[in-house]
Amino acid sequence: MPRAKRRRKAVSTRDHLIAVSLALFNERGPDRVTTAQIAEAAGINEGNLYYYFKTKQALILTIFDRFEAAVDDLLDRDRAAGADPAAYVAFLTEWFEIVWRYRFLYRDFMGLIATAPELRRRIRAISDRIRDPVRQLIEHMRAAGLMDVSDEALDALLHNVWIVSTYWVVYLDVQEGVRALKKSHLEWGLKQVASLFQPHLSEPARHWLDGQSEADRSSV
Amino acid sequence: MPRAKRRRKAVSTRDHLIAVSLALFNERGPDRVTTAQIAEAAGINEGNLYYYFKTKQALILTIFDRFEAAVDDLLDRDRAAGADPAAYVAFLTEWFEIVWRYRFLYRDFMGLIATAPELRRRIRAISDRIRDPVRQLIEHMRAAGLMDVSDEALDALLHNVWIVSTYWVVYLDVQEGVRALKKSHLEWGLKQVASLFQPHLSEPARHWLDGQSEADRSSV
DNA sequence: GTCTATAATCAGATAGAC
DNA sequence: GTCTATCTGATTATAGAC
Repeated sequence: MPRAKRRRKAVSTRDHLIAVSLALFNERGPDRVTTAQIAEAAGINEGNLYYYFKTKQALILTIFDRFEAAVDDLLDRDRAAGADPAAYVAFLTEWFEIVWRYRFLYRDFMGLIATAPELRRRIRAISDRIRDPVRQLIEHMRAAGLMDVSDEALDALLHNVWIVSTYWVVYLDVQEGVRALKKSHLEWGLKQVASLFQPHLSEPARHWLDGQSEADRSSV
Repeated sequence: MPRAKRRRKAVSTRDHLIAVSLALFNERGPDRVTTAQIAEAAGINEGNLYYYFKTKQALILTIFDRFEAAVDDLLDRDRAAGADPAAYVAFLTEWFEIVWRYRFLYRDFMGLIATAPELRRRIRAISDRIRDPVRQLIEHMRAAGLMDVSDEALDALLHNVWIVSTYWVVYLDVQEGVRALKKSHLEWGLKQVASLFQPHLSEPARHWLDGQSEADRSSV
């Protein structure tokens, strides 16, 4: 079946281009990666790249679609998981991994929306949808007597959770020159976010969280 | 005295170029601003721009020098002020204003160090120097019984203070589409950082801080 | 699907007259 | 100091053979 073979090859080259582009964009930013460099890294000819993506922007938008799909998937699974704090740690961990995998989107955001303005709307929609379960978790914990925060403090806390959980990745990348996300980095990020919650926790919740981090350490 | 006049004009054109470039860089990022656009916005010819700055990078580095000088000045004055909490609010306010004024440096950091690698070292040195007085303030407050944090929590707190106080500007710029820094934005950023401290404060310190923010409000 | 060759554009930078 | 004219190089994108 030559038809099936042809099609499989096509998908494969396309996916390979996406993977190679993503790696290069994360490394240097989309503006500092040329189509010639992408083609070379992918082992194909530059002209051939334009067979798969009519423009460079189409390639970037395709990568953004995948980012969006990864978030959709995460949120779908989270809706099933409910407000269990353990599930929330897993949720945040996966969010961190997604942000890291597509970190150029946050790091080079300004340049991206300059040529693709609709990205501003789309990335803000994603931000809002991620924020929701976090707010819900806090409200659940508060209702269960595990957390003590005023409405005002809750609002500030949510903003800070968002800033830290998004930009710690950029911070590692840009300020610390981290090139590969190791487990220790993820743990560091989670610890930073946990430390935002910690002073607001009641005694039982604090004990539970301490138990969690010890379990994490022993499972390394 | 034609000589003095000539010299005054030269400085003025140069300063004007710097001011115009900074505005454009903050608006769109240095990569998306051409030397032609800078010259046009400054009302001079493109060729003339190269009389003042041999390369575009020299222009960027000159702006960075000014950023560094502004931080030096802030730190010099802080050393005189000591560990008074009121002085610390003033310190942080001015730091926020500086970060806002040169926000493209943090927002487009990756692109900048790609063409000027020494900037990574220099911006990290600045970060470290800003971090010092913050740590000292917290340690003073702890010694005075105004704050209750373990060594471990203090470390995490310092990192979060750094992340929030650096990236709240990018957050406003990128996520909220804020184009001009108003007093309300500065207050918002300060409130976000204050909310990192708040849950660690002892009762007397909390009362003092509440008094401060009310004083701020009534002085608007 | 993949390649070669090339068009079209545009940015950064220089030379030299005024 | 400031301008006009121009060059060089890089980058996105297309046409068309294989």
